Amino acid sequence: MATISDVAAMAGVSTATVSRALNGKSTVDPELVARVLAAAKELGYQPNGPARNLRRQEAAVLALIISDVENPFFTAIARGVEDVAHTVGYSVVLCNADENADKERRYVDVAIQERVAGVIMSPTPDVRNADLLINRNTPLVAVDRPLPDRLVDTVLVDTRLAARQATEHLLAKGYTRIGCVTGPSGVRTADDRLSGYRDALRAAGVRTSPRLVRRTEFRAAGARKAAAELLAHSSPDALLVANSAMATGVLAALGEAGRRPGREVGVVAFDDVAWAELIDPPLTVVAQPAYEMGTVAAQLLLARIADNGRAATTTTLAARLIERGSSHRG
Amino acid sequence: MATISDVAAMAGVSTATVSRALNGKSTVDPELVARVLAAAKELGYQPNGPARNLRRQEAAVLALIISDVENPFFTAIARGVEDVAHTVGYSVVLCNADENADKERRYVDVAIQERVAGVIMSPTPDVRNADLLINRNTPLVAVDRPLPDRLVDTVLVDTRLAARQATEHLLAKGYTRIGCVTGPSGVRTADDRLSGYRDALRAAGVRTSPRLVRRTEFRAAGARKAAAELLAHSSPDALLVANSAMATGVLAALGEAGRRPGREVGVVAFDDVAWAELIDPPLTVVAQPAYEMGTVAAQLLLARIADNGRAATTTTLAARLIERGSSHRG
DNA sequence: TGCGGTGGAGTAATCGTTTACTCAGAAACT
DNA sequence: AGTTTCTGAGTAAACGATTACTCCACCGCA
Repeated sequence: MATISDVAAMAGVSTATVSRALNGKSTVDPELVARVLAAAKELGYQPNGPARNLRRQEAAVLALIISDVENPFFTAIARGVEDVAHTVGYSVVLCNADENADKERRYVDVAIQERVAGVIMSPTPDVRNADLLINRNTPLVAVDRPLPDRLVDTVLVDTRLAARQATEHLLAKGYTRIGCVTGPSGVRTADDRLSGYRDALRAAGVRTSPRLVRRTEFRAAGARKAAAELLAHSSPDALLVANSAMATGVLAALGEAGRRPGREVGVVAFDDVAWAELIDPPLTVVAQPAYEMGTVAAQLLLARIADNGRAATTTTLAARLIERGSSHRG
Repeated sequence: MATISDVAAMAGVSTATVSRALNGKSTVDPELVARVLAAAKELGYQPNGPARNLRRQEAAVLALIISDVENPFFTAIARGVEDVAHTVGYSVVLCNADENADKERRYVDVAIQERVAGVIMSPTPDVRNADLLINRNTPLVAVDRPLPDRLVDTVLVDTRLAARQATEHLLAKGYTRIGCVTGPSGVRTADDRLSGYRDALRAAGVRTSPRLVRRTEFRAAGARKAAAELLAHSSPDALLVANSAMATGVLAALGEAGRRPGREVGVVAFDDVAWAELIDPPLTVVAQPAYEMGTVAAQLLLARIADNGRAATTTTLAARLIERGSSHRG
């Protein structure tokens, strides 16, 4: 593979001049620039990234470590990050931690070893992984979930309030025995959604009961089983569901139990998905501004890369309830 | 950040010994190994990836360039690739080319510059990007779509046959004016699905008509418009839809036109998705073995990294028709 | 005791860039 | 003209690992 020396030899200049011509850092005789460019093209020269990064002590690459590539919420974040990063010449590598602290650890190690310019992550409950980055002063932004007691730029959705509003909406529509299917304990979004749900019930003077709450991983299978149990033993008349994958499980369980969403059991789920309007009745959802979370996170990260001394900020975005048929008795 | 020299100094040995102790390439006195390990841990030493890659002339990283992160088909492939790569110590970086030759080009450049060990890609119609890799002998596997006239390992689904069988299924169920909504011309999977559709009609002696075919990007919006037009002007009694994003658009158009899937307009779509069973009637789909495509592609790539001289192979996997209510008149 | 062989550790070259430093020549002064 | 300033290009020293090569000490054998 052609190196900078090959280009220099072909253009009849020094490697320093090639480097300067290609990077435009300092002025070079236009005549020489032309010769260098011609030689580089002729040889199909591509700079050696590792060598460049070794010398520069930084790569124009951001790492984005997300919890689940198969969750549309996180892929939308990824798009937001990419779109911003690309406009300023950074590449984004997407790493799928799969809600698994070991995989997350592995990707954090890769990010450190490859000396990426910065990291955006939706952290697992195991804070030690993020601490690895924090201790090295690697620019870091937490997205979707905060890092407790760590001074780190953070982009969140006010998911507790959103859960409260969703629950209040169900109460307003006349549902009284409202259940909640949320994610694992320790995952902040799961905890917050449960808190918001309880906030609404308490404010309305409705007794909350642990028998109406189920916690499981953020996937369809667990949610299906959880919903089936709730339906069998606790006769809820509505369910608040913490994400879209879980929603498919819950809806499947309703179908099996022969219970119609909306009319018989109200359903509100987090995350607006393409199919929400296709089912009958259409699914009422809490739409999170995922793409925007990605763009904001990327901007924060770029700002921190430019100035690691700036104070850490927390940006909280609002979610939006989209009322559809699954939460109406009519 | 701690370097290998720091570790060497603390352990009282040379950098060579540290390297050997850490990589286990050659035998080192267990006593020294212990000292080195202790020092490395104490200093939180993480090897400098760029320096290592520069010297080794290769990184233990695979690049996976996919057409659309928001398409579950591709994220399932990504999981397959990751699962295989991780078992042998490779990391996978996921790049979203977004069906866009420019973005693809950009990621190909990054892959070349970072000297990744190999690349798996679902190529856009612009073959020049893949040629960049081929010309440099970068190990490469094409997935989902072939690279015409290039000797490259390839993993495909027999999508033409699958489209034919799906169409035959619709014919067998008594639908006669079958339309097709497929992807852009030049994208092989889109072309093949159209060909399979025509194969089935011809074999059944049904006249094919361009008025029953629409081509658009592989997304919901275009498909929705296309389906609306077909319904308004060509009165199809069934539709074959080339992927799941398009299926949401088609189903929305059917809803707007007040036409019920199955009973009035039969629908078969490519890709089995979680919500296929939730809609009414449930969606008949062509399930592609996406995860398996990913595992096979990763295995081929690893084999080629180990021996770049091996002959190129093409693996074709079968898709499976899953009959549900949307293709039954009853 | 002397000698070849061997295992294990250190020395230093190397990978391909970027960039601090140097230097020659031209331009702009006095 | 002589001196200073400036511009632009070349020289060579990093960056931090891996590894070919060297060397020392020790072992076994005659």
